[in-house]
Amino acid sequence: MAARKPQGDETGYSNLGGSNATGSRAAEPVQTLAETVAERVREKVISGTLTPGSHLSEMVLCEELQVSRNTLREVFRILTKEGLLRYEANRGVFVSTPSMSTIIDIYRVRRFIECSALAQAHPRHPGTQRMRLAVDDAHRCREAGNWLGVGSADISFHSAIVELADSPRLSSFYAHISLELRLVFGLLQDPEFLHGPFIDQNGEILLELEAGRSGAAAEKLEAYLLRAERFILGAYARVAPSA
Amino acid sequence: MAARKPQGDETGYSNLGGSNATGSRAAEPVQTLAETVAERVREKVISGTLTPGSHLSEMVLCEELQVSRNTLREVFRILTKEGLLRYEANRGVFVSTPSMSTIIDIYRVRRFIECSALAQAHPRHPGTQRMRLAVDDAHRCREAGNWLGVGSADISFHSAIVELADSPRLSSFYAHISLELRLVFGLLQDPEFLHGPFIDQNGEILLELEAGRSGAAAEKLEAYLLRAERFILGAYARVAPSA
DNA sequence: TACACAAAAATTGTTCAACACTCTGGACAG
DNA sequence: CTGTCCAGAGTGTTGAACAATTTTTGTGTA
Repeated sequence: MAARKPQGDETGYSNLGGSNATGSRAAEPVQTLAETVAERVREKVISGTLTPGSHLSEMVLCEELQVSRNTLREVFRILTKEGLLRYEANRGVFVSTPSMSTIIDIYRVRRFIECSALAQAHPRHPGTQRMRLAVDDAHRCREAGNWLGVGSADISFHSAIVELADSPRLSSFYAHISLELRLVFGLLQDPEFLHGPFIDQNGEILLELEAGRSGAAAEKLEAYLLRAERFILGAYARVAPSA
Repeated sequence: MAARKPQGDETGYSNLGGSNATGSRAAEPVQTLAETVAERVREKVISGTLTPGSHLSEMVLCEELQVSRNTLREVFRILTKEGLLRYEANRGVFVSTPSMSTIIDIYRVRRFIECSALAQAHPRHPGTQRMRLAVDDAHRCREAGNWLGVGSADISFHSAIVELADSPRLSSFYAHISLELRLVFGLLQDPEFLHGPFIDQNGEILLELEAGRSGAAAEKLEAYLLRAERFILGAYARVAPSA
């Protein structure tokens, strides 16, 4: 019974674990059931369907996702390592709730990594094209009023910045950070208010880089990130004044 | 039957997953069986008992470690995320084999992170004390001919550098990188030859920092890392000329 | 009513046995 | 020599079971 799922959608999420060392055979698109389900739960978490802090009962989710308890625990393991879920011994898993210090740390890491990557970047690096794509995409989404799309484009712009450093491990780490940031965004309402003011600044940064002034670009990026941090912290304080 | 193990040794390894967000109750030292076993397997891997590239059969390891298959799979999941093991769909897990590009990427990340952290460090930061401790420890171990201890002290010195940045996420990421580096060290023989030349350079870097010249310290660190990379790559080429 | 303590229920941690699916290697026909 | 088929081995997933722990409930006492 319970035949294997037809293995529908692929993740599009690069295999985080790093160290794809041998490289002998191409990374196969074969996905295990646990990974597929993890993808679904991840969506639920960052979309806000599963609210931060709430308890995830094993039995309930088994029923809901139509998988066995063992498989579900593998899913929990995956998402816990990604920082989206949190274990408490003998009490189960909870959706992790970003705190102020989480946000502060995320932006500290972002300034640390993105600014250095940008400062030492070569203007003709392929990552630049990906930055250009992201900026254009963001503008298109803004025209269409698709603010979730704007958010995705923003994240992909900054991921492209990190890729300027040409380090798979750094990029994979930054993917983690982005994921946590998405959790924060999910906690905050009003994506237009969140992402709207920052689209044009991305464009300016890119212009500086394309003109070969990577130093100036890095400075603008740092200012951008400091402003964004204050912005997010303010919005957070309004939503969860206690924490 | 199969009574629960008395849960003997604790890891001492900080909980990597990041995002210990709520912080409501103190992080309990309670360790799940899987984590305990993971610790043991991790030791086997970085000590070289399990040689890189070798296949880990589930049944064999179940027998050897006296745990069930499900628990062992959780262990595999943990160590895969850490980069020590590698999955191949329907073929099982293998000890991941660091390649040249792995080493290059590790050192790229190290230069990227450590140098920035050091450059913007405050000399009175508590991390400085931990650096001092590590340097002294390394000297003690060298006197005693304990070269494995020297290696540990070296890693702890550089971890302390990263902690200067005051970012839990960055430190946890660096712990991953260190782990992979240990794997490389395990592949290479002759730890005296590996670590011996670098003890004094750590001391010099620390001296610069303590004197308030963090810029000079960062420069020395970068030179150190470039030299170490060439050194490691050379040793690697001698051990595995094919890859 | 308020509080401490013990029994019961619910939930998680771990194991086991079974079966489906995939990969590998060899036998065999052409 | 090449391609196909088949059995064996190993992984992927499931459902049920029991142990350990937490949470809830119930009870008696001041």
